[in-house]
Amino acid sequence: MTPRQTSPPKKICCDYSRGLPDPIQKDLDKKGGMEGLLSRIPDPSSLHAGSRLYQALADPIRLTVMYALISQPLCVCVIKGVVQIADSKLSYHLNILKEQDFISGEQQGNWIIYNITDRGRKALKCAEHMAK
Amino acid sequence: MTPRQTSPPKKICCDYSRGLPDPIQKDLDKKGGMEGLLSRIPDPSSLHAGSRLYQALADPIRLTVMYALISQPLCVCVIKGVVQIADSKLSYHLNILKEQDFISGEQQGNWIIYNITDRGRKALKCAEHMAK
DNA sequence: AAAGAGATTCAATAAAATTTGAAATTCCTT
DNA sequence: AAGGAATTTCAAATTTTATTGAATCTCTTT
Repeated sequence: MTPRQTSPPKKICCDYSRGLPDPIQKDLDKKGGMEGLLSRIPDPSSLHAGSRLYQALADPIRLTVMYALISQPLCVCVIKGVVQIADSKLSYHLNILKEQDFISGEQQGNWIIYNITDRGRKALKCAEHMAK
Repeated sequence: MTPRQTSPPKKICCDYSRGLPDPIQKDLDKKGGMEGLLSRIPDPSSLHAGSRLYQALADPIRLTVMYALISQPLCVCVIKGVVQIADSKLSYHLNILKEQDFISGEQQGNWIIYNITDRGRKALKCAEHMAK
């Protein structure tokens, strides 16, 4: 990934000739200036990955599936009974959760049994914690 | 209307005449059947609210802003220096974070100083925890 | 009260995610 | 090997979100 550049003292933000609000400027200086600030922000690829994780959770249908699976492993047909949507639509959502490793699916005879993963469990815990 | 047939077994999901996979069915029965399963899932409005929370976090720019603000309160002009995008675009993203109470903004003279909220802090903690 | 800095709002456009319905796939049963 | 059940895949249509640039707003300074 491309490292953040800091070499040229290019005018990164607003007009410094007048300065920033005093407390902001002081705080910034104390913590290594703009450079220090940037160094404490995760790199773009982590942030991108993180946003994908959240994106996968950002849908009521998908959260419903997760909450159903936290009770017990379920075949698609029962999940469908819970969310009441078309097969292909459900499949689409299951796949998004699977891609981010929130659930896993295993074929067993005629059925595919879905299970919540450790990461899935953590995600729901976070949800409760954050919502408060 | 089609006339009602004898005792419609309310076919909630797949063909119950053949049954579900045995372990699934047993587990389901033990935990109060479909009814029990549904009762353990949060109501639609909570799930919708939850998905909005996640949606707000599902963007690298917005995560960048959150990580910048966890260092210290910042005016828009410094945040802009960090994310390097147009004013109006930044404003759009700040507003989404504010709507979900991940950040708060307060006018101080010519500037608006943004701050991360408790919920914002929690959200970033969750991110780290989940990512592992 | 005019001018200028710092930010937001708005409407149009572009991009990404979701929904739909039909077709395909896999595994089981006869 | 034919038929059927459970589930996924695919491409097109729809909806939602994000981006852009111009206009607007607020506060400060002169």
